[in-house]
This record gives sequence, C-alpha cells and structure tokens, in this order.
Amino acid sequence: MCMNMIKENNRKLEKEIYLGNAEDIAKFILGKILVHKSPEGITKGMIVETEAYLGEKDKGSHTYNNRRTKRTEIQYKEGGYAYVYFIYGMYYCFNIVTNKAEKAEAVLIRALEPVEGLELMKARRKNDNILKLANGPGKLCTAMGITREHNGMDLCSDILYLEYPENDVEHQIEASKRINIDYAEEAKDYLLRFTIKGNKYVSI
DNA sequence: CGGAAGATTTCT
DNA sequence: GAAATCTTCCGA
Repeated sequence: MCMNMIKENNRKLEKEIYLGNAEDIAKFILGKILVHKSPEGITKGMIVETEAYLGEKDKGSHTYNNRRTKRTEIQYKEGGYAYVYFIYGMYYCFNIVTNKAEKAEAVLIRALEPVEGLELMKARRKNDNILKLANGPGKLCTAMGITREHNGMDLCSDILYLEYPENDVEHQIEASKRINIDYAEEAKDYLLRFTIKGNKYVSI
C-alpha cells in the first residue's frame, strides 16, 4: 500500500461548504489554499485575511437592501461561485459567493500567503517582496492573475478553487472591523474582518 | 446621457 | 495626502 496516494483533486473544498453563511465561511477558509490554474502556470496562496458581507441588512455590502444589478447578480446564486468586480479604475477584488440562492452574501478575500508559483506572482506584480505579493485584495488578484473573466466561475471547477492545506497548521482567528467602508454607517463597526493571528501576510 | 463614487494601490 | 483611472449605477 502506498501511503501517498491522495490525489490532488481530493483536497478541493466541497460545494456544500459554500452553502453556509458568510461569517462562518469567512472564518472557515482561513488557512485554506486558493488555487488558480492559468495558461501561464499554477499559482497557490494560503488565505490569511477575509471579510464577510451580509447582503440585505449590511450597509457595507454591494447588495444592501437586496440591490440587484448586473454587477451583483451573481451574488444571488447559491454559494460556490466567484464574484470578481473592478474597482477604482485599476484593480479587481475576488469574492466567494456564499449561502443559499437569493441570499446575497459573499466573502472578500483580502490577503494571501504565497505558496506556489512565486516566480509567476512576482512577475505579474513586478515586485520581488514576498511579503507584499498578495497582502491586499487588489494585489492578490494581480498576483494570482484573476480578472473579470473569472466572474461567475464555479469554484468547484478545475481552474479556480480552494483546497485543504497539506499541513493543516493550527491558527488563532482574530476579528476586527472591515477596511475602507466608512460610508457604511453602523455597519462599519461590525467585526466581520478575520485574520490569522500573527500572520505576516495580512494587509494591515 | 452626464456625473459621481468606489470592499485599492502606489508614490510624493 | 493625493493621484491614477474606468466601470457601474443613478438621477435627469
């Protein structure tokens, strides 16, 4: 019997994982690996920082009051899809759609610790500092090569998905206020940002 | 159809 | 502290 016959595929997070609520998933995926298989090569990064957006009742969310537009439509699907939007004329942000259909919740991935494909990530970012390759939502999309083409993509596909880490290191979760949503009134104080405590790759 | 604003990053 | 830069959305 070979002890190392675990296929790479077996590590992929199951669809059911994404059907829970955004806050639970934001915490759950800390320490998991984001994988993108692009024509240029494979890049992987461990998720170290996330933010939950709760839709209807969350003034920080694009889907506050169930606002339904061409851009936000994907969030109304059931969990397990990518929500990628363009921001400030220059950057993309990568989110994971969560919960059941018509529950427009999502988890923003804010920072990664680079794991594989570091040379490709450096080239895309035009920066050699590993600490700063993916320590912010716009930066990680550049490093991973995520663009509008990935909007609406199924995260159970073989192109873009999450997997369980090979060595599941224990970590503590720290909650804090979300970043750059000063307009969100009372919602800006919600503790919906989650980081791996002490990790050097978080954005701030 | 015009204009304002944005879940950011980078440089001064 | 402010610029870079453009899609999306809302009001007229």
